[in-house]
Amino acid sequence: MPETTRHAERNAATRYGNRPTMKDVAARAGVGLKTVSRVVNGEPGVTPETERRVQEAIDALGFRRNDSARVLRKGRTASIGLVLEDLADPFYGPLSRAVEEVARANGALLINGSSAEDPDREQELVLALCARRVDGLVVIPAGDDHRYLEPELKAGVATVFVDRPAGQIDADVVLSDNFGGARDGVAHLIAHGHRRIGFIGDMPRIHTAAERLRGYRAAMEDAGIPVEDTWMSLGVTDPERVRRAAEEMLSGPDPVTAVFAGNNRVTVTVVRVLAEHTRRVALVGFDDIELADLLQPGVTVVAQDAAALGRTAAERLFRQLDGTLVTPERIELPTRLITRGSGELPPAD
Amino acid sequence: MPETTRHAERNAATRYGNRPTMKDVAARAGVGLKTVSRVVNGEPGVTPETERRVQEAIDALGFRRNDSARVLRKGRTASIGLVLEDLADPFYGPLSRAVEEVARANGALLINGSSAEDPDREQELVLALCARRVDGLVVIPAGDDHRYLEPELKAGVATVFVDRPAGQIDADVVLSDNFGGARDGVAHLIAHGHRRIGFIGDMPRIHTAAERLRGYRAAMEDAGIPVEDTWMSLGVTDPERVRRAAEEMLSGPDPVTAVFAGNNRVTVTVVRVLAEHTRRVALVGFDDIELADLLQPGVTVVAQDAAALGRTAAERLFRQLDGTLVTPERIELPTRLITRGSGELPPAD
DNA sequence: TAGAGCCTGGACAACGTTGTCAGATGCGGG
DNA sequence: CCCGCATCTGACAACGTTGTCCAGGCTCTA
Repeated sequence: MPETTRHAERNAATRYGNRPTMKDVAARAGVGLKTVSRVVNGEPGVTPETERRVQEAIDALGFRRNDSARVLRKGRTASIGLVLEDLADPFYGPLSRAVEEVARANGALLINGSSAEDPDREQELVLALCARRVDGLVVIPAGDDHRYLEPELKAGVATVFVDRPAGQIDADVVLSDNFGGARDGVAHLIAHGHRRIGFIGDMPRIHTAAERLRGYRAAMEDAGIPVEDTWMSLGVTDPERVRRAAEEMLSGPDPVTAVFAGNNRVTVTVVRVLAEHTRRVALVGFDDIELADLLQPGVTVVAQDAAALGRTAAERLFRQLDGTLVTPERIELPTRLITRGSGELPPAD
Repeated sequence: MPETTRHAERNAATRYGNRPTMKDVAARAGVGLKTVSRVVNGEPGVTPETERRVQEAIDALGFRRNDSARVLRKGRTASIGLVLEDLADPFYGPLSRAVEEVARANGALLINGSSAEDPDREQELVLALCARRVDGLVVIPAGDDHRYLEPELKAGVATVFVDRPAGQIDADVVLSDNFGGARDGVAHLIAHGHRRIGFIGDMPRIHTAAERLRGYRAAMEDAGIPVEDTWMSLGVTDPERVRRAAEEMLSGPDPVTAVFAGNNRVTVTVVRVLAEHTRRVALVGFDDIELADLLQPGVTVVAQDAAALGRTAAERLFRQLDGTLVTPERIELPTRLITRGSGELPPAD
């Protein structure tokens, strides 16, 4: 076997397709390894002439610093992880973007993953991110037990939960006032004369869903209205189930006169169902939706500020990394009732 | 200075907050370094008893493999980069998600970045991703000169462009039939009796915008309708400009009777403007928008399949990494005209 | 002109992992 | 009882970078 195909060399060759390293640059420029490092990182202590020679070699070879090695040496990856439910959900788009902007401002990249609302997948993703040694994590939890994160937290991985609190561990969390928002939304319907009000929401194991349900119940109780079981429907919020739930509430001898929709997906489906009915049913939805103002009637919603959630969480994350922040806190952002017509319809019976 | 605070040790201590390494695990389990590696990676050649001891040490210490070191050694990061325009744009949500799913199926993580339609920022992002040694890149280009990628391509970074082709280099690209879609959409308006048709689109330096404009012109020419300059408006698609453009086309002595909206953002704004007008103006938009069917009238659109774009691109990427694919290709996905009413309105004059 | 001090450049180790290879151990057969 | 073989284990180098430290050359002053 000729010398040029010894194992090490063959490995290196198949590796990054023969990417040049600082060593190669140093050899070509006729300088030491560290000098190249200095030029690459803009460190002082290199004469212009030397720098020119090094830069020339870099350009000629198409050298690009290998950040994996750098990370290994420095201990910081300058990247943060974002685990959310579904990147395709319009609610998470602005949230992700906000997190990304803050990351960018702090010189970090964003690694993204969708848990698809599956706790196992969430854990798998989070741990994969920890193995990459992301500096921090922004997590929209799917599960309700995050003890698996304890070793990571202890090891110094900054972590902020968003939209829903962590389970079984003490961690920063940024969320909307789901309870208050839902309560206000339902109270709005009550104020417009409704008593039989339906609630269609997500599975109650999801914190936001439970809180919104609690808000609904509180508003009803405040008004002295006993809630009937048939008015509430909790479960996955795919169109089929929501449609069935809505149809059910709207039919029967004592149909609801108004519906509170527990999230954006529910709202959209309910709007569709209502459009097929002649009877006018009032509607308030949680989460704003695009074009809500252009529908007939406009859709009244309890809006949360997704971008603010993301921004706040990411900023807290970097303050944790600074060392500025130590004690985990729970931050609740207010919601805003936007009236557009659908919530102001009077009871139709 | 006491021995325990020598530089190396202090560094290690401040590093990942004292994360245990394989060495620590090996020491605790009383085995060799490589044996730990074998257990962690499920390699054969370890007796059950030894494995148990090692596993115990791992759990006790909360050890998690450092993938940075692994990457450095193995040369593959098992991650791909996705550079797009704006994560918050509803068009890119499903696209990202599709890319992520394919990445996941191939055991890779997704690093995400928004270029904000700024070529410099695109380049900065792409090069940062290359420095991380992502295995591949899915890029929705903002710029039109991608020669800066040449060394990376040569070094074996798999690359697929989406939605718009790369500039000045030969690379895989997956895009929609923007020309054909726009032509069909405009032809649809012509078929319903319109002649004075406005076009509001993005800056023509953006490939999709240029193609759609070309489609518009082609449809008009096919119908023998000379296009007037005042019917076309190209530029940034923020609401203010689009609103002004629409108002202009709809006023004056010879207003347009129909509008072709060049992308989802334009469509939304135009819908708003039209809602304020009493005269009924026909509308066809490029890109589907949520709730388009529930507006009065429903919005007729030329829909592209964002998820399919993402999926196709990501699959090609991994086939490049397999070595299955070599020659760059241009793949064009068809668009679909969805008629809902707004495009079928007759001319109002 | 010699000595002090500064500036530039380079040798070397270390980061945590994995691939290679050789050594140790145990077992069975001659 | 010893040898050979298979199996399991561990020492060591290498991946590409950065931090430390020292050597050598230069300038400036006395």
